Amino acid sequence: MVAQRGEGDEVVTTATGMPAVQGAPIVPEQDEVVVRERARAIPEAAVARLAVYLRVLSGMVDQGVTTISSEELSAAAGVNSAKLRKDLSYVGSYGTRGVGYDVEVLVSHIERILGLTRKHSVAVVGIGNLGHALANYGGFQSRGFPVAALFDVDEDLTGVPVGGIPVNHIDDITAVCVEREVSIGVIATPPQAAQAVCDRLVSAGVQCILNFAPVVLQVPDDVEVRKVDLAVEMQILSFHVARRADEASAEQAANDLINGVGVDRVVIRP
Amino acid sequence: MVAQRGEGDEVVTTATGMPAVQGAPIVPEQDEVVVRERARAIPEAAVARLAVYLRVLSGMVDQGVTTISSEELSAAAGVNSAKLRKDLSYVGSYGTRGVGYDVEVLVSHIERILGLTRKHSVAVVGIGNLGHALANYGGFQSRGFPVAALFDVDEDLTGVPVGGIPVNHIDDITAVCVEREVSIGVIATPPQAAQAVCDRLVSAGVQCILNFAPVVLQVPDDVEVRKVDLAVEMQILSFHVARRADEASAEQAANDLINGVGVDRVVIRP
DNA sequence: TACCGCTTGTGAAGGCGTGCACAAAGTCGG
DNA sequence: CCGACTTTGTGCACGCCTTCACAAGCGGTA
Repeated sequence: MVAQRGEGDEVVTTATGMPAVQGAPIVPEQDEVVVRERARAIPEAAVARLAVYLRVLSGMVDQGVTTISSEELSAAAGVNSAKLRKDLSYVGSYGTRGVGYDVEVLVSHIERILGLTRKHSVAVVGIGNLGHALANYGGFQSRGFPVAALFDVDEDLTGVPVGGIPVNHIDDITAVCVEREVSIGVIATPPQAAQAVCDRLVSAGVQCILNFAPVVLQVPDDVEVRKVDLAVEMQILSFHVARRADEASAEQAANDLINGVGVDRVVIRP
Repeated sequence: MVAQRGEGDEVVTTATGMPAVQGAPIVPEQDEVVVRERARAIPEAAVARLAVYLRVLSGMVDQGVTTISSEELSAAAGVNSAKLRKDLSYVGSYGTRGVGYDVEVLVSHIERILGLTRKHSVAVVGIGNLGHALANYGGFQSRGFPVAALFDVDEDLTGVPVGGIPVNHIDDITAVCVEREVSIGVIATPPQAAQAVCDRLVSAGVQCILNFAPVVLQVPDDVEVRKVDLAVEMQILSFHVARRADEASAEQAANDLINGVGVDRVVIRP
């Protein structure tokens, strides 16, 4: 059973240093079987990039490319080639030195690591502007995340099909999510409702949540939340606009200064 | 002029070590005026959190809270209190020891750092499902990012108002963006069109871009791009689902092992 | 005014991720 | 079969970010 999980696992006993499978007849109470997860060892940042590589590689497959070097792939993904190779090394060593990577092999291994070999049904809660857009968004289906259920509080919406799927009332969330094996919940409600919706998703057994509402959700440790806050993104951009403007005006001011006092050159240091 | 920019700046000459404002009649060719940006020193990660703090603080203002401690604010923002204080220290020291922070003072200083004292007009390109949702999304307006222009290639859409703003044809992008002083461009087009749209935005003088299209945009160094890729978010969640499932099955397998060979306890190490 | 308790602000340490640089390993041409 | 060339995989060092821990500072109280 354990062997099936692949060569990345270790099963060791901390006290005896002896493999558990050779377990002695009597094992002390304080002994532990430590199972180290290869998957756990992949940095979050690398996981995000793997998803990007996968997208680029899919495009390559469509173009009939069969082999690609780390240099080419990293350029297409907009990252450093060393970083790319390190990221791929988390997945395993599936490249050929002197040649590069077999595109299809790489695709299948990344898909395996990202868990894309399983089906991940998605439920969207909150069928407002954003919910509508998400329900109609083809990108989910096409990349293996079928939208299996839609929910809203508004009873007028109940039964109305959006993007081909009828909207359910939010009170049915537990039953429907369990029945349709929803593994990812998307919260696209107003902020006031988000925490309550989140709680209901969690009690329906959903362990992964993508939150578009601008609130910090409180969840148990075993639930994973990712947040997309458009206003925060805008404000980060705003910060950069301001920084640029500051730099420009500082440079301008400094140049004025030059003209006044005879300094030759202005350098804005990072 | 330089002094106006605040106490975070330094103006020094590297060769003479003498302040530039006291510049000697003759200044050597290799002298440099070095202007260090306080803004530049704020880590990107901290900027993102500042935006979150700002949102929480705005809620506090609405509730009539006038003072808040780092402990309370950090809890509400879902971060470590030490991290919060360090983040706020980048903004400046505006707290009172033994008391906490004055909410309104903090709000205004964070707004200043994030550049929210200026108006940032937004243009949305690509009025499909997502573009519609973005145009109608009230969160932009309410947080100081008025949507000033909409664009699409589809001539049937031209002139049709969406969210109260008429759609322009994409060929007019430069003229309209310049006229309405657009500082942030949002790309919500299909992936094939994204790079071309991006190039046109850049040549229209837009220096900040929020990209929803699943492609890596190539831009000049002086343009800031932030990316929101829903499929990538889903795949990251998928990875966590898979990891959980692996852990569960590993634990199960290990427990089976226990029953077989008499190990007492199984620990899954991070 | 002097003390006490509370909270900020920050020096320092530790951890994590990035990028460099190179050995290992494979292909290709002769 | 061999040597030259190409590209992977990774050890290592550096730098950024996070976290801890505590001194400094302020308000309240007697």
